[in-house]
Amino acid sequence: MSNYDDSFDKLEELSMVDSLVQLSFVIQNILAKIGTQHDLSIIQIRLLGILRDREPSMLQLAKHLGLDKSSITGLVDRAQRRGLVERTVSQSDRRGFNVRATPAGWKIIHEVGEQIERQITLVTEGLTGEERAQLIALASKILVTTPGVSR
Amino acid sequence: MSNYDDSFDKLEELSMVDSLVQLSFVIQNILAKIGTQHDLSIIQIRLLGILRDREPSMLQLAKHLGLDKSSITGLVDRAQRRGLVERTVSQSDRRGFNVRATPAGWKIIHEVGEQIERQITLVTEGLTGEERAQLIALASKILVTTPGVSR
DNA sequence: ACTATATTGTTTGTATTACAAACTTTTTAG
DNA sequence: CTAAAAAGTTTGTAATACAAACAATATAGT
Repeated sequence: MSNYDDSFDKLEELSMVDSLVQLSFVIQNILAKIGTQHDLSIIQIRLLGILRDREPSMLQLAKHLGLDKSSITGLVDRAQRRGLVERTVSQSDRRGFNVRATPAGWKIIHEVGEQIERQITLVTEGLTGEERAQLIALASKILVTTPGVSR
Repeated sequence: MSNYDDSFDKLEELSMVDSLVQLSFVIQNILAKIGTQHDLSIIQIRLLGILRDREPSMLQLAKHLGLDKSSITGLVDRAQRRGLVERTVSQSDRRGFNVRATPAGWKIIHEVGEQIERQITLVTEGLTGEERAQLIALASKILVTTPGVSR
């Protein structure tokens, strides 16, 4: 009877599958909506999120994002065209680039981050402090025991 | 310091935002991977999921999925071309169709559903029965207080 | 040093997804 | 009975994603 659907009719007696799947859609929709406000897709948000504390090569980006390397070219191209990231030539390997956020990229990911923070907080507003702590603990427990998500 | 990234480095001290965002990516990756095995995208899984207990019109589908009606045409077209769904003319409104799963569609969504069930169960395997119940309760609490996700 | 192989990233071609605006057909309202 | 609304489709555009082929550089083996 599970739904694989973020429709919000009849929430009675959710199974583990339903509750997690629907919750994931709620979160993803938050990310998508905030992204839209900044003309960013979820994948672009993830790209910028990675670049907050790294300057990875194209290949490392591909691994981080779980995409083929050929997908990264266009992703970075578009972000670069918008002035959000830049390629810097690697001095150790003249084939490769490192990708890093520009100041404009930093600015936008900072804003997006704050909005995500606010929206997620809003969504969990109905929980008590204890419940929130429980949720973090449970999610973390799942995450640590979950083998690498991006392959 | 949150990541908006499903990379699995340093899980120490996750915030609410991080834990929920990363958890959502874990779930979405499960859906995507299982979909890939059946040559289905997440949106196609959702389409078939909806059709398990409904025969909506194109417009109702658009609302359920949170997409523009023009996006539904192609989505249904492709599923129909694969023999997974069919359009049935509405007798009440000669402009409209109802979309329903074919036996092949039922079969595939059933299989996909079982796999999703198994994978999600696997991911929550580290939790005790009580923790599982807690997680369902917490997710449900969030879901009921979250206003319509698909507009 | 030199050749063979591997690696990094781009290009090309294809398919899906998604939207917006314009359009067709049918329905409903006045 | 005509004007407006509604249901879907079409058209055009863009982003996303992959796979295979390719260019340039790096590395290994001899």
